[in-house]
Amino acid sequence: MHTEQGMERKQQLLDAAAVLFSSKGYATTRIADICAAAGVAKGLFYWYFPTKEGLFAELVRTMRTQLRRAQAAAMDPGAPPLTRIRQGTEASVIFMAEHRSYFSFLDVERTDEALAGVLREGSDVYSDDVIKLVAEAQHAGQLPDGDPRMYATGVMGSVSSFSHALRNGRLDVPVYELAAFVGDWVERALRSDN
Amino acid sequence: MHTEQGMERKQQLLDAAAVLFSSKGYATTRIADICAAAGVAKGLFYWYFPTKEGLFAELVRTMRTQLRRAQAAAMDPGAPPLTRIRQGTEASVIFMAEHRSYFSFLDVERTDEALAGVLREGSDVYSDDVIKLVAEAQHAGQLPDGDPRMYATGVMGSVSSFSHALRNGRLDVPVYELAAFVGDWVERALRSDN
Amino acid sequence: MHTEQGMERKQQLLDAAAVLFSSKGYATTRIADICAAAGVAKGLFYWYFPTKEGLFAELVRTMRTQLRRAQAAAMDPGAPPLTRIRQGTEASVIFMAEHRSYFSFLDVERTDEALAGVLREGSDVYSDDVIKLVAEAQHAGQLPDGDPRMYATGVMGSVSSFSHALRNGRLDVPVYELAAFVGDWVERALRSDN
Amino acid sequence: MHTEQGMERKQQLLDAAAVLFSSKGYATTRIADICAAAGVAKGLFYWYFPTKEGLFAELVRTMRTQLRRAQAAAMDPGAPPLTRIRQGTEASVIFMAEHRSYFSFLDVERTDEALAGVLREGSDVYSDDVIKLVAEAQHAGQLPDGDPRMYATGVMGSVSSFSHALRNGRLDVPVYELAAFVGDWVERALRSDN
DNA sequence: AATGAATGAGGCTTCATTCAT
DNA sequence: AATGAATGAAGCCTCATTCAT
Repeated sequence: MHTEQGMERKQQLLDAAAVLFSSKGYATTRIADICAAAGVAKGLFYWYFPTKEGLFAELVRTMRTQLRRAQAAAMDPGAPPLTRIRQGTEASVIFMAEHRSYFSFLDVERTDEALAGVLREGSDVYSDDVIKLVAEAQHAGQLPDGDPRMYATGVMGSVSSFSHALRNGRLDVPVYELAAFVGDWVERALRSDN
Repeated sequence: MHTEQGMERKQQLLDAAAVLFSSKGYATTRIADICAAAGVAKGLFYWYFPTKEGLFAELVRTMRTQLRRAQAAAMDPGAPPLTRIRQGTEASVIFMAEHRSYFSFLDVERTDEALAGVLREGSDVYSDDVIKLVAEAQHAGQLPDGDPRMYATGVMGSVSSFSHALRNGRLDVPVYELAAFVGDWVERALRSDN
Repeated sequence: MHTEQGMERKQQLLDAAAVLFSSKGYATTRIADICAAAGVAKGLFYWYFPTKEGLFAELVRTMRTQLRRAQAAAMDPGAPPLTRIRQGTEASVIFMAEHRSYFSFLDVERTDEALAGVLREGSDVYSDDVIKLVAEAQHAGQLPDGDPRMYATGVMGSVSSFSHALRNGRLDVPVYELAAFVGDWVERALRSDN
Repeated sequence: MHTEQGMERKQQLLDAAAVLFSSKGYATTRIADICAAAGVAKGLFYWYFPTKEGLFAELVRTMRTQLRRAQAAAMDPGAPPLTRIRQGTEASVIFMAEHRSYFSFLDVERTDEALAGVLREGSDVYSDDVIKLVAEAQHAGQLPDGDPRMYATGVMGSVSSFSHALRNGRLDVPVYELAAFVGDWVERALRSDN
């Protein structure tokens, strides 16, 4: 649909938007800001995106896809459930750290239903995975019984909380160290032997 | 400053705003909406609040104060650090559940610096407490060494993640059960003996 | 819905819009122009009208209603069909002359379907009347046979053509004289006896 | 100035514009629409026309010229004035029917002065002819006295009203039949013998 | 205290036009 | 001749805030 050069321009806009959204929020960020940051005229925005909301949706979808890919790549299909959870957790922390600006508004924006829809729209894919893994682990006796969704909530919440803190500068650790810490944290919280 | 009746009116507005902010977000909620929901004319808003931002600040401050109070009340001064963390954690979950609409936008809004400031402005009080407790616990050998802020992040993140999930309807548990679960979760995650 | 004063303001806006639409056209007239002409701030427009299109629709509907009323008042229920046609014709010319600015854009604007719809939406009421009268007259042998819609088109076209010419300043006659002329013109064009 | 192929391209654009103008109006039709309809890229428009207004003017002028030619060809120089009026009338109806899309916006657009100017700019040539013919007829005693411009207005208004109705689909007659009807209609309306 | 009308800055979006290729 | 990307002025509309009553 767009030439190679065009894709670059588009990416410039996406990047600029991500940075601005994450620092000022979706509502507060003006299209004029995005264009200025990308160094193009205001009108060009609409050559690449149908609306402000359209850009937002694309941003969210793209990152969600890439995150899922990173998670999948990290999870060893042959490994036991707890291990896989840990692998996914660490991969998530790392990926989110590497794309800070893109994630700092994902779990954040709460506005009109349209945006909320986009945010929701695929958010349970990974969630379902984790729930399944938890159930497996319970089956294998590695986890105490109980609603798997509770454990899954804990796992995913840990990822986003630590990532959030990292982005906010409240934590000051090398990424890989943080990932390991979160992995440990989750593993301990899950483990039943105590 | 305001008569008794006036305080009621004001509270109506605060409540309405909380509900709307939490469902549509600060930016998307119009003052007209708030007034309509509270059943008063638009002009009256400014009799009670200096500005939209002013209302927001008041909302945040009030709830923060009350939350802190609930936490303090729950934490037994004589108890060992891990116990106190658990007490604070459970109290937080319960309080947030009882004031869902007030909290669903607290950890959420990211907009112009003014709002961000309000959100930040006292957020580390509890955070500092937790950090201190963690340090104590480490001192007492109940926790492995390491940056106390990391553990504190885990604790507070758990509270907000589970609360968030509860508000979103992704969890369907009685509040007290959830609180206990989060207490357990955090305790396991913290405990070093393994 | 609006106080008496409010109705006045609204009327000011309607009047201003009519004048501007008729001189510059709907598309070229800016809401800012209308407000300036009415002496109010731009924002107030939306207190009285939902959109620019809404104002247009109201304008059209109001005038159409009044025109129909004027026509009905002029047509003697007991008179023979040709006479009634003549009466309606003259009344129309007079009414349109007295509300020049309102009618100069009625038969004129051709834009997006929304507007076109409003313009169409009741335009056949009078048209149907005329068709019926023509048929009656044919029945009474006062008119040659043939599709009544053709004659009706001639009648209504005459009204609007002469009115149009008057508005454009291409004609320079007292209104009542013009009305009589159009009445004669239509009567001759209809009469079969020759 | 343009190669043969170029003239074709240009004509494609003119045709497309005529159709669009007549269905959506000048203001609502975007240059992008015209180019899309003509199957060329947007940028090419400006190779053939200086501006949107320029295209409009060309459209109007071309058609006006051709219409005048058709009228002239139909009017027998030796015939009496009333006959010539009738001939011109019928020729006009036919020509306009054959170029519907080109005429449906001629008597219609009311926008900024520039366009209005183009529309006016030669519109009185035929008008003057008719006025002259009317005067002649009056002189010959075939018409009652009175301002010739009034009769001329009736004549020309009839042409455009019936043509308009035909274009709008409100009439459903073969073109030649309609032309004859309009000829009769005008002749009756003009004739004084009654 | 309370109302609802009034204001005006500013945002999103459209679109004629220009430009580099 | 032709393309499609790029520009920027300008329009419609929203909404926080103020004002007269």
